[in-house]
Amino acid sequence: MPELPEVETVRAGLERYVVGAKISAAQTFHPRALKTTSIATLKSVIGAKIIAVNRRGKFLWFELDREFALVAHLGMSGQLLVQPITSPKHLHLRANLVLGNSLISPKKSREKIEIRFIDQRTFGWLSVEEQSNGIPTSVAHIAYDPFEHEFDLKAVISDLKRRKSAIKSAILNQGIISGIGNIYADEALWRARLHPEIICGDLTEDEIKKVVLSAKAVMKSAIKAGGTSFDEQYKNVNGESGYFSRSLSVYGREGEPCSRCATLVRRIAFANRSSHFCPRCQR
DNA sequence: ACTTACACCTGCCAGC
DNA sequence: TGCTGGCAGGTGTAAG
Repeated sequence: MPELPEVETVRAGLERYVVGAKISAAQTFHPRALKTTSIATLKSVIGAKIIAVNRRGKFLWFELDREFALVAHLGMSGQLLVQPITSPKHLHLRANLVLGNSLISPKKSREKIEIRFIDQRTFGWLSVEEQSNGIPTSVAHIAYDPFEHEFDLKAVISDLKRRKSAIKSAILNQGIISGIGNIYADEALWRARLHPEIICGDLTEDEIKKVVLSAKAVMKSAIKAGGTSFDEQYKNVNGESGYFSRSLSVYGREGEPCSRCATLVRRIAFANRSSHFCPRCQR
């Protein structure tokens, strides 16, 4: 479910409430809550202080006063909520991290709070990992996202230009550019007026540049709106929905008129997922 | 070295 | 009412 804007919304919420806090207890409630490649159990973070909450693309990690980091990926349906330990537990609660000394709580109560990892489909995970130059093991192969200082627009354009895959598949490839998922890929291609199935090598560098900058622009607007929520799946750390779905131009709008030319938006099955586009604007 | 197909899950909704 | 198939925001992997 969550793409870069949703993950960033969660990251910013966590940063606000949990940086500086010490983890006093940790528990998993589902066998897949901890990634199999985790170097230690979740209990190993007990006693650690949270120094920062970092993100690259759709990957989040807690920087701790330890050699290792605690990585979190939300998969298709994961949530991280910050709640008082006494508040009702969600059906799909997979793990928690109880905080010993948090200064602020979302409810402004003096109650102890905890970070809850909730995940209906169980594609998300937590993992205790070693780091190299501050980057955890499972994030090492993920490309810079467009909001990082190190993001090299020219390098990404020339990489894409050499590819033989469809442009949509390429921008979904987290090893080339990270953070873009199915929603923002469709939105970026609509903004750039490009059909999702065009082969990268057949595009001009200017066209490729336009897709990449459109992806960054649409994700920036979505962050401002608190992300895209269609249902109960995406929530920020306070359990609130984002409202960017009303600003989407094509995603989830099959059969509705294109806002530029009024042609009806089409949905096609492509690369094992749905693609939404305007058949007139995007040839 | 790339690219693609598929597996990994649970739940909801439309249609019969 | 209850079944079935299709669909859902992602990623790692195996095989071509």
